[in-house]
Amino acid sequence: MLDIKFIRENPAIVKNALKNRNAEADVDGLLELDRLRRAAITESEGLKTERNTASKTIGGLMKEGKKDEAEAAKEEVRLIGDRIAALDDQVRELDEKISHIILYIPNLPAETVPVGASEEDNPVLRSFGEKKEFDFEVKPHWDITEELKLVDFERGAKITGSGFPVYTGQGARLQRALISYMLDLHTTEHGYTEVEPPFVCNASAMTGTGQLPKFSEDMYYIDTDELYPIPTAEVPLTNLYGDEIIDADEPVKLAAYTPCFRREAGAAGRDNRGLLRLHQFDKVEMVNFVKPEQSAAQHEILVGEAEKVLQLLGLHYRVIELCTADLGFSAAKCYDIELWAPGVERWLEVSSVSNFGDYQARRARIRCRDENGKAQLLHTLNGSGVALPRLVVAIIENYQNADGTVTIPEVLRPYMGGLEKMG
RNA sequence: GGAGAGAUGGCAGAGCGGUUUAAUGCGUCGGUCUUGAAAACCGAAGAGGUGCAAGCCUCCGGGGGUUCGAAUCCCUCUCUCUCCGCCA
Repeated sequence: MLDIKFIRENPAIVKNALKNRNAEADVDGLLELDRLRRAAITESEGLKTERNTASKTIGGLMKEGKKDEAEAAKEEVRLIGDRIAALDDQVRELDEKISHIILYIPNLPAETVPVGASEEDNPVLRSFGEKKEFDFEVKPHWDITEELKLVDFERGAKITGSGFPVYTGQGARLQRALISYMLDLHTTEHGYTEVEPPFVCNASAMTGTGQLPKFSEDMYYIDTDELYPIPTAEVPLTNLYGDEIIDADEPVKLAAYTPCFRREAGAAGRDNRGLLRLHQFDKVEMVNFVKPEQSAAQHEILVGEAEKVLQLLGLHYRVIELCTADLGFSAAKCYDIELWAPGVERWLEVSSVSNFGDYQARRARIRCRDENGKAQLLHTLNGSGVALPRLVVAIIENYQNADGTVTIPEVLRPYMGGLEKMG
């Protein structure tokens, strides 16, 4: 969330940022509640000072045996106590109202983020490789996965529902190979610590990273135990250090493989053929905790680490920057990496690399020490490194052969038992 | 799931209704001494809120209650440990 002090001092900046994001929030109402809250606190604290002094006096009178005087004083202090209780109730109510507004206000876009009206305005920053030429008719991945029995969509729908594919045979092996390949790359080449977190989180963690309260409809929920299956490893990894002051003199870098669960409410029928949009998918995620002054530079490093995964696989991709209108709720700045898939003839988003500034750190209370040893909010970043299904789509479609087989990229072969082709 | 015991500052560990502004030890940082270091001695040091500031308020796992006053008493939740049960 945003710093209430910042909002108080820069309401115009906040309102303009909301406008650029096509978002709305009652900033003036928030500031009025903030004013009332501080007035109530000031009054309550003054009374508490009185009460503390009076209580000490009563203690003294009791010791000296002046019972009558003590009783008279007690009566007086009781009245002060009643007023304090009323004021503190007021503060609590105001806190709730303030939270209700401020938790729904998205992060401010960084100054470098291009202002835009829709995803049409996302600039392409760079690309790697080029579109492969084929001397035969390329097939979309759903034909290939069926012919080679790599994915069984029908049976997944039978046992769970649509959007829950079953990977089989070499298809299942490929999932495992990709996970191992990516985690090995990040841990050995990029300095990451591998983590295997829980795949469900509580409401507090979900609020810390910004999924709650606004996006509860996008998540699955286990009512009996009040737990949410994670939509991304960002949630458990980032919240790992919630309520802590950690040493971030060097960036703390965590990488994890987890399945991800998304209801994709409102997305029915969109982009959902084959492996393009699923309710459950696998992903390797990278999360960084850095000192504030390092986050902009670390963001560039992080996107490079995600790109490395694709470069070694020999896949054609491009990096775009999200404009203000397309930026995620908690992000201050975000790059998307898109892979070219010749079968479906589309660019597929496989990684979203975001700098959250101190937005998540403030919600989750994650801090580090500044140069003077004082506690300060740190910055969080994360990036997919990368999401599997669309990566699988790109691999299968780009490496398909005229005879119906799929060549396995060389870096994956050690993870596939030396296999060179699927099919 | 059942029974019991716990949760206090970076760590260990006192305190169990009013000089606790949370003792003491270890660790950390600064200083004295020293060629340098160690030892010894002296000193400093938490987080959040509020206020222009001085300062004040809050925080002893979370929440609620009793009281003039709660780390301390009561209720409740969470977590940890021990034993039992069940079980990949």
